[in-house]
Amino acid sequence: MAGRRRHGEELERAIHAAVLAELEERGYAGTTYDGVAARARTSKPVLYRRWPTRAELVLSALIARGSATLRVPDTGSLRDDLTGMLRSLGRILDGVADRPSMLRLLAESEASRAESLRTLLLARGAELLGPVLDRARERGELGTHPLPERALSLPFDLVRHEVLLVGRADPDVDSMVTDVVLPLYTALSGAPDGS
Amino acid sequence: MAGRRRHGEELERAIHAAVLAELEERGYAGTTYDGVAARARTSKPVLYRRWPTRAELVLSALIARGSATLRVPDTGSLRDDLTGMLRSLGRILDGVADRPSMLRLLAESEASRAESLRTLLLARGAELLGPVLDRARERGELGTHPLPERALSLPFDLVRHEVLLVGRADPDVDSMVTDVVLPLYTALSGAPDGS
DNA sequence: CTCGTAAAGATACGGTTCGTTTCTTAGGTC
DNA sequence: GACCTAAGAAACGAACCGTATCTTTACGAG
Repeated sequence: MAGRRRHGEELERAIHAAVLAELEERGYAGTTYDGVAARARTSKPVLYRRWPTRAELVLSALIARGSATLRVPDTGSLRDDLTGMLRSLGRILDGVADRPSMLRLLAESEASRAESLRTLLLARGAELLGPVLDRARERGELGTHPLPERALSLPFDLVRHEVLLVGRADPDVDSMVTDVVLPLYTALSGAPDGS
Repeated sequence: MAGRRRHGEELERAIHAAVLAELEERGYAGTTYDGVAARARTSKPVLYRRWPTRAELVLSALIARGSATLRVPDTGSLRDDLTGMLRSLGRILDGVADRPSMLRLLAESEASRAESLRTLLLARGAELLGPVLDRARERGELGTHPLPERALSLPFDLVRHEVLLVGRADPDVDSMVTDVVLPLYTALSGAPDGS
């Protein structure tokens, strides 16, 4: 019936847009091949040729949309920098998709997609911590001992845990920073100020 | 055809057993009302009358089985006590069900079932930490300052994050204890030994 | 023991989603 | 202009869903 027929980039962009729209409206559970095909005005075989499972289809669309970048503030205080970063992460995690969708996507994603998922969950946030800590050291807020990997990823792990597992869309970042991260970093780095 | 007809307790035990068996064999995604009804030798209406959703049905069976109790060791060393508890938690989390099933159950569970889920995920593990810390204080491994709630739940949160979100069935408990929990507890409690 | 009733259990239904197959036809390539 | 890959349409059998209908069993009140 309809005349022209889309290919390559153009087609995939339309499909991705349809997936995101369905995801928004119906959630992961309600996002079906039939529904996506209809909305993108294409057909199921076109989808199946590219993405063998719903998880891959949805993941592909989410990745294509591009992950938001973590805000790395420079407030002049380690506490405020950390608080800012973690709040930013919380908003990002909450913004990718609703929690049930995220959990189910995680449940159905193959291990081979680990890297894509890590991108999605901002697991690399810890890498952005370096400059923040360097500035804190220059200000004398921290000592000079290097922090172990586990300590660096800790604040981000806590936010992920709180948003995705506990289900708190607005995690209590203050208690994380005050009760855990700051005391730990101070102790581990060989704090200049004992108290 | 068959003569006798089960009721109440007896019937529900049979259903729960069937759910657990299906869950074991096919995972959450493959556990259907049809399948459970067939295996329990009953019918779908019997299931739907009791549990309106798959999540409630499965959760009910898991809760009924009873959650394993966390091992609280007394080794004479805070490090070893913590390590033992966390390894125990890791095994329990890994043993409730496979990761995809756990995540999907979480995804589909209503907020109203939060308490049951907390039981399932051993969120109350932090409460068992009290005696362990008391003993450590008596031995002089920790100072006398009380630890904030966030710090108490921290080790358990880390294990849950690692097992369920990162997907490591055997989490790296050593680095958690060495790089995070011990230094933090020492610092927060007003460590008697500075180093 | 009798009878009323609540629940078990069997069956069948219409509907949706799944994943695949078949076939036609448009569009990019040489 | 001919070729060939892939888009798109349509239809399929199967599985699962959630519900409705109807019969039959077990329990309990009297």
